[in-house]
Amino acid sequence: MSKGLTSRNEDYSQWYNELVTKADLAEHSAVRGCMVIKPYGYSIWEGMQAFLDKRFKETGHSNAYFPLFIPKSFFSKEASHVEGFATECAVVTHYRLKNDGNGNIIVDEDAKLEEELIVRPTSETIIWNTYRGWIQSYRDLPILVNQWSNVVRWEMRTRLFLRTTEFLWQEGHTAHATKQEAIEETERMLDVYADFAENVMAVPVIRGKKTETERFAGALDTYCIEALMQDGKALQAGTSHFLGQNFAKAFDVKFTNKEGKLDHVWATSWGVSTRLVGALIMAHSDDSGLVLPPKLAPIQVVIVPIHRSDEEFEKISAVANELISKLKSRNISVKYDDRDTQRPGFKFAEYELKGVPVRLAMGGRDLENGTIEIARRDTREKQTISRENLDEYIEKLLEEIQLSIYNKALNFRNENIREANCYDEFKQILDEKGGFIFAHWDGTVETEKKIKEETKATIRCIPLDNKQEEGVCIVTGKPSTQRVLFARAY
RNA sequence: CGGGAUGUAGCGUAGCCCGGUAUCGCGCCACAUUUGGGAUGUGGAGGCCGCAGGUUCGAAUCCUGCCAUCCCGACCA
Repeated sequence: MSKGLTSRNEDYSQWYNELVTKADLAEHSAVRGCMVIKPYGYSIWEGMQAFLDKRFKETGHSNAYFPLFIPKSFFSKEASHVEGFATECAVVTHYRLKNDGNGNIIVDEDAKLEEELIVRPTSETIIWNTYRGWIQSYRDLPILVNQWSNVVRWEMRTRLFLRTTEFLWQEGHTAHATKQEAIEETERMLDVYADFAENVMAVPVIRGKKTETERFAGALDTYCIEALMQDGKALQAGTSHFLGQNFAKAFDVKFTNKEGKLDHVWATSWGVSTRLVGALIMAHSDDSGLVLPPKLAPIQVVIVPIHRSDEEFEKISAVANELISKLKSRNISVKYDDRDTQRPGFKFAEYELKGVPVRLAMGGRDLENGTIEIARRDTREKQTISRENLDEYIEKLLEEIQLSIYNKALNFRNENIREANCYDEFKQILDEKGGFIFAHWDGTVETEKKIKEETKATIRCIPLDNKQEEGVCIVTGKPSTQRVLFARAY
């Protein structure tokens, strides 16, 4: 364990990279752009999966699994979809290797595939090709399926968790008899994501719709949740797409409706990825390391014994073990760090780096006084308290920490939403403060593009509950009926 | 994919210009003393100098190619 972390003020990017590796979440692999997710990082993802999977099932969905490979021809069937993904696809062209006689293993050119296979960047095409066989009547609908999988997108520039060539995610793909039902599903799942982000990850988000430019390739509407990171940049944390009948038409998926007429099926898709781990890190952590919300912390409580003799250690352990069983019966995950290979100070620093929400330390003094030292990671407050009803106290404290982390992020987010009434003010806010900016926009692709080129800011979304107000576009001066949300983003 | 930088022990580095198989710190191992915020001492182990070629009697060092990482751009739901 190395000392010291670059501070956020010094270099936010470097702070993030160091934190991910030093807290043992992930590391770069031998393959360009691909990461190894280490056990501690993976357990955070598992925690996210558990919460989301439960919510998906509560909202009527079932898990299934579709192939990693997609025949190339499937991609050409939905025009805007292929356009959106064509430039970042990994392609399998051969299925065999051979020895070239000089001891080198080479691709066997005789084993060329008739049709190339695309490593899925997303699964709409293979899934809708499959759904054709599943749907004949309105009685077969809706289909509410989710898949947990890996996907590959050949990105030019990658960053651990935030953008990797291969990443883990879930993708929901649903089929419906009516437009209305599909739109309701799209919005329902956006709410699931928003609720998860705020109540589990403790990250406040803004729900909205993407503009035409930022929309998913093949969607009629893309809904999203947008979060704000500590450096003032926005991060798209989840998307839910209303796909209309685009994929049903492309893959000829029709059904007979109640009136006996043939119609194309309505679709949605929605997903979140391991990028959420990156969001979690960037939203809460500080210069001492990770700050994890209790609901996602792999270890919620750590107990560090401090002893001068074996006898003292035995006594401390007896008290600790009793506490551990009480905490476990309250479903609190607890680790007793009885390693005698590291000193207490080392352990304190290590658990701070790893973001364990509550740390307990018990030594000879506490043993005599019936006390224990309790330290919370988020505020770094430390106090010595009585051990009476400690399990109950800790349970409440964990809830308080969860809430407190959320409120801190919420305050930060709210303090960093500003309104700009002219282009100069807009640019000034971007350069001096960052954050979200509400500004009037004339609704054209040209203006959106111009702003992006000149300032690197994009329209993150048009918030769902957006206030309607008369105004003029900050760039063209044309009339506008509402402000939209801009930011520089990851 | 374009511009820039970097790659030497697990990590961080010196050496490179001016060729002679490698410096220091942290970490690691052993023992002792320690243990309420990243311990101290003594001894020890650890290196295909990113990879592959080339030049040379000899390459970490010079040349070519490749790979990876970081920064800036382009790209990106």
